[in-house]
Amino acid sequence: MPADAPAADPAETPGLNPAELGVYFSLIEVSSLLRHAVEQQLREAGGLSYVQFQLLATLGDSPHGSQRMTTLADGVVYSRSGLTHQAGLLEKMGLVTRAPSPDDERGVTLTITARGREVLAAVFPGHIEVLRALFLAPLDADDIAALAGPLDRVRTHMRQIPPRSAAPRRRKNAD
Amino acid sequence: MPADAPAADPAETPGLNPAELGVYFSLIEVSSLLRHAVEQQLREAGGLSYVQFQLLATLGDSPHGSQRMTTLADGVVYSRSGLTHQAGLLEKMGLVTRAPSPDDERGVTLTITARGREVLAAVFPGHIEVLRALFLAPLDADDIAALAGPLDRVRTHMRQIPPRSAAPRRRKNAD
DNA sequence: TATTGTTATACTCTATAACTATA
DNA sequence: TATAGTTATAGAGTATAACAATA
Repeated sequence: MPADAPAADPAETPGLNPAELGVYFSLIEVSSLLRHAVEQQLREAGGLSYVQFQLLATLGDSPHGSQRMTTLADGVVYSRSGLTHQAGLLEKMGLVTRAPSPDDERGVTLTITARGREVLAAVFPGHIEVLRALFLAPLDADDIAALAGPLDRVRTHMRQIPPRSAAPRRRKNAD
Repeated sequence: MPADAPAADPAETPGLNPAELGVYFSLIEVSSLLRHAVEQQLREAGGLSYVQFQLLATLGDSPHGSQRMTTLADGVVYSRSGLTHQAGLLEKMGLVTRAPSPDDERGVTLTITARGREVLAAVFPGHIEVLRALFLAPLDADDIAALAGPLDRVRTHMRQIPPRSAAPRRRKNAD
């Protein structure tokens, strides 16, 4: 058990003003509840977890329905092994195929199957229903517009910071 | 494997306009990355999971540092058994005590300990740092204000809909 | 030597169902 | 009978480290 960190020094960390705190808590609560509801819908409608849905959706929106593992790991999943696991599950379900990448023999390219697209299509309407009912219902066009700018700015900002598949790797002969 | 839902009928589900979709995706990505980063910080700084932090923080903000289990289950955790589990962990860490509720002998009241407050205090500055660096950095006061209204509206809306600890209960002699 | 992906393994969170005790 | 919480159990997601293969 850590907790050996220095105690909080109020002067050292400015703290957040009420507005910032409020936005943070709202964001967490909203996204958490939304995610929970969506996960339930995805599970019932298509037997998909959220990550699996994200993977399928990403593939579905990609040029040939394909993406390299690392690309997917960076965008959707946290760890490589986690992605391997999920890719295996999706493959077993017949929603995805795995093949060596054409240009790089080391690489593996994931491709969504016709069945995968079917499941995606079967799941999507309900997905949107949940979004509407839970998230969009109390918002008008102006609200959406008001959210879009800042959220997008944060997203862009976040993307610049962490190269997610970069750090975790460790060489064998670490000094 | 389900997936026996009817295929998507574009006419049946209007779909989302690009602005709505964009906001949704941004929200998911932002909250997901933010949560991931925060979880890591909490783990390193205080050996806490996010749920545990939420529980402690909720207790810390409560009248006597106390809350009933059900209240906590509704607000923070999804299932009762999940909360029992987390409460047990926090108790084992010495961050929380469990005692029968004064007014209702069936109830259990969770109370944060001095040690719990210490951990909370030890963890908080880093928590805020992460928030600043990842989430607040690219936002100015106007952005915060722009986010606050809509997000709060959604939160209020969501809270009205689901009584989280209500549905899951099932009687023994179901007909 | 560096990178890509897989394997083995383990840990945490969460959930369902059955159960006890109090209202 | 209904509600509060616990227990037992199981399943899913994620991560770390070691490994194989290609660049």
